Amino acid sequence: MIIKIDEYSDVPIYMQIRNQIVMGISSGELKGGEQLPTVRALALEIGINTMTVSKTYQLLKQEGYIMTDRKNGARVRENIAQSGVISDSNRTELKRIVSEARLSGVSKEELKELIDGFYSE
Amino acid sequence: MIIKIDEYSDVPIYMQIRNQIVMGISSGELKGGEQLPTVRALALEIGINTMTVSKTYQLLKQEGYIMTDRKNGARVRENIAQSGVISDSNRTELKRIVSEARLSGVSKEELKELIDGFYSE
Amino acid sequence: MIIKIDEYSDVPIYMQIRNQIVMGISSGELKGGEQLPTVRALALEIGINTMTVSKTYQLLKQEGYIMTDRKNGARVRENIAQSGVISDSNRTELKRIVSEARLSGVSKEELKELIDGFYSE
Amino acid sequence: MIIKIDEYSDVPIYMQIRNQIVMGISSGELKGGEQLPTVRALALEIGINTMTVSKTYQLLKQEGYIMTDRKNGARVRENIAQSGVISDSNRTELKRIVSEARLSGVSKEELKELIDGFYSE
DNA sequence: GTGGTCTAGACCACG
DNA sequence: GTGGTCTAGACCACG
Repeated sequence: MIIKIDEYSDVPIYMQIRNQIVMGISSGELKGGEQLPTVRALALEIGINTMTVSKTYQLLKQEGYIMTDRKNGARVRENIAQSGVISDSNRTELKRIVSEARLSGVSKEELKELIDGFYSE
Repeated sequence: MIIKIDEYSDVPIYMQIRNQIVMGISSGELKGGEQLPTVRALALEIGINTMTVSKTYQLLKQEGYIMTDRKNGARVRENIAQSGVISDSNRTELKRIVSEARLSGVSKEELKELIDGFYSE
Repeated sequence: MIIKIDEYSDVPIYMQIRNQIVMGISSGELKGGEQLPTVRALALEIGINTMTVSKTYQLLKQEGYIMTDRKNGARVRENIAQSGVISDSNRTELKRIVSEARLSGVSKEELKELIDGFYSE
Repeated sequence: MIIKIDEYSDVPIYMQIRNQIVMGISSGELKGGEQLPTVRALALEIGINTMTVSKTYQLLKQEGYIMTDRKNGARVRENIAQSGVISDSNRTELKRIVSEARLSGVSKEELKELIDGFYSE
């Protein structure tokens, strides 16, 4: 899986990596149990500091998406806990996006098609 | 329209205000041409620095949502330009939200119902 | 409130600080709304790096014990969420401690007196 | 006695095994003089490295919980030395747990009942 | 070899 | 002035 950093983005690097890994897990590109690159390898690949990647892995671990151990490095968790609900912050954020899309003249149907597209990725 | 600040949020205050105003315009709570409170009035009401509100208004103006003049203060624009498309950053953000929702066990249908709900507000 | 670091402890510095602040909140030495030292001030006082203190504050924030904002620095939260139950890891840890105490010949009553003592601090 | 490793835990594997054996001795599940599995057998059973089990046994021996000899392997000690007091680190750790439990809204009585439960296991 | 911690120093956005 | 992020480099325990 290829991680791409937008250096001009306001989103911190560790969060950009986090988001891309979460999307990779969601799409199935990263399977349960699959090995992630080591902290050092990913840092080298992206051209950033190991601390930054380490921060990403700790966040993903705390969120329950991955597990880390010193022998095997980081791996995608087999059974990710499912709350069954969208988080409050994501709900608020979704509402903001919908509002902006509506003001831009994007129809409800177009948004739903977008979501269908994301689900079939 | 009542602006509520979440002091525990990581979203900067000026952005929280901006988002709520945009959502207010989208929902129709704020009509085209409608007067917004003055910078000072809003700052006083929320209990924050005038600089912060000022930053919000400048952003909204630059985004084309409001217009300001010295005589009338800030007003919601009558004809907000419609690009017809969702912005790149919102698209990426939407994809992230959908990914996280899916991993949480939220179905496509539930997400779409959420969107319907936001559209009818 | 005075933070003391045991440099020979296996407990990481950021966690030692975290633990002492949590104990300070629990005992009432740190009141809700009370200002914590700035990251820089605390780092200087203890003689450690600002990053380490920053890590502590971010952890405490994520756990819901404190809140941070750029204007006011870090403050103890007024309403700390109460789950009403002891966490799984604390439960396991408590069981381990009880087991070791029992093997050391410490009676049930002595342990309970210890707890009474901690509660009245 | 069955040893269960939590691969998601931050507690090192050798320490998880150590803790479970200590708890087994405390509860009486492991009697004085009882034979422990060989390093190899336990490593195989749990599916970990023999080095890790070996580290556990060395720690337990050093702590005075078990004794090892070449002929009989590892056995639970008949007379475990009783200091009569809780160790400093366990005292500190107990205080931390009590603090967190209190902040979570757990009453003194509930904690004591937990301890009673651990003592009667 | 792996992730985890820490330092010394820097720059940034927010307010 | 504040916390948040990031770098370059180091050392450590675990396995």
